[in-house]
Amino acid sequence: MIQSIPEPTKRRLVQIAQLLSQYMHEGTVKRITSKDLQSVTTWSDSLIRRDILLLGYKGGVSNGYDVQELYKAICDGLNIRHEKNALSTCCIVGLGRLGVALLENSIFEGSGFSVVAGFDSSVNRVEVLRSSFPLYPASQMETVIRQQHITFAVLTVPEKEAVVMGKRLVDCGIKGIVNYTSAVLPVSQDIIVENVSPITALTNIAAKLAD
Amino acid sequence: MIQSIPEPTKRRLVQIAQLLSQYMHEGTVKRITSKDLQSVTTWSDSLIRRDILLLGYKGGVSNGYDVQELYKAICDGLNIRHEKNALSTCCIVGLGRLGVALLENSIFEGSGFSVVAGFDSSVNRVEVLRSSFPLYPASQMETVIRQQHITFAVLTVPEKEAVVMGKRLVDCGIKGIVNYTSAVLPVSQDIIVENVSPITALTNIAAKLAD
DNA sequence: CGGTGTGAATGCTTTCACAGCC
DNA sequence: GGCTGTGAAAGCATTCACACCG
Repeated sequence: MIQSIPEPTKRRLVQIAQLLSQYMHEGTVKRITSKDLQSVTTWSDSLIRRDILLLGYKGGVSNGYDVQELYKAICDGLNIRHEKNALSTCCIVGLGRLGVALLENSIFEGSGFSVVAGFDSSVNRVEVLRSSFPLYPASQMETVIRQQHITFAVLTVPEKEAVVMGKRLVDCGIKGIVNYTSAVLPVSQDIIVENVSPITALTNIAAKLAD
Repeated sequence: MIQSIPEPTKRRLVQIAQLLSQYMHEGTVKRITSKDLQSVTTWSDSLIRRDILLLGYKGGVSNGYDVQELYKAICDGLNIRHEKNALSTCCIVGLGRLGVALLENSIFEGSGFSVVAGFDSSVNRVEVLRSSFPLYPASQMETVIRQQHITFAVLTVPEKEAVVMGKRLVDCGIKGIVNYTSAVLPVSQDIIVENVSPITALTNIAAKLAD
């Protein structure tokens, strides 16, 4: 894909890649048509074909796409879900109940991401908790993130700390934040925030329903 | 708003409403201009003004909008964040570590949503856990959701159960699902799914970064 | 002035429709 | 016959630019 791919297309392709990876694990579905994808995703078949077109992939034949090939094409085209040797690194900030729920590294298995650090402002918590990657007190955030070149952060601190922590993360050079708090993080355009708090998500759904 | 508001506008307004509610709690910011909002959200001032225009609200004057009034206008226009007497009901499906992290009802305080039930396939878990609303074994999902007219569900089951549980929820009449699993839920167009698993979120960010 | 409200213009996305291929 | 790949049309969303208002 020489030309830059539009945002909406990217989001759909990410979703489709996830679906294909599901199929690859199950091993049942080997080929898939744009109509099949339509029935699972509700996006129109022509839209899906164009998304794939924008990727630059043209492997489709009259019985659809090869699941594995298409998956690879999407990952390459979007530059996501890298192999083990080039995993994108991320950290978890805030080790309350929510943050702790993400410590299990198996969640990220095969996702292209690898969690390499956790932070909490309570030194005590950091010492008590167990995980497969190191946990640090928040005071060491700057150092660790810089030294390990961590790119992404998952923000699971209490609401009140969210804005301040978000700022600190950006100052450390973090490029993207998955925001589990319902605080709105003020950041510049080059930092990407995905707001995934249950409240934001529910509110978006409610607003969409209210036609 | 007589005419239906476009999706992207809705999502921005939801975000802005969240921000305004933050300001209302802090009590510091009383008035706000479209430029101010631009600097926090990175959306252009003219876009924000148009979003507000589409709402049908015209309270702005030469020193901007009244925070409280604008907040109300957005909530009314989008039909969200209702008062205590008309809270939208939702349930949590899957009481593993992630689900349990959401049991604390204070999270939903003032959000317009109220969690009224939790479900898990393990009868034992349901009996052991404590929460401010009742927990049920998954076998009672259909009955409880129907009887209590629950509209939304937060899905926090293990990956493998996600698709099946999603289907069951839809069959129960659930209208929207906040999907914390990285499984892709196949649903019809009238059911709204927000995919907010850490992997989906991180992947979306990574794809966006890769220009 | 420093702001909003808004028509008109621009720029994106999506759908349509159909040629070409297996 | 069923499906992809793709121009061209249609439909949306965003920005521009400026009148108007406190």
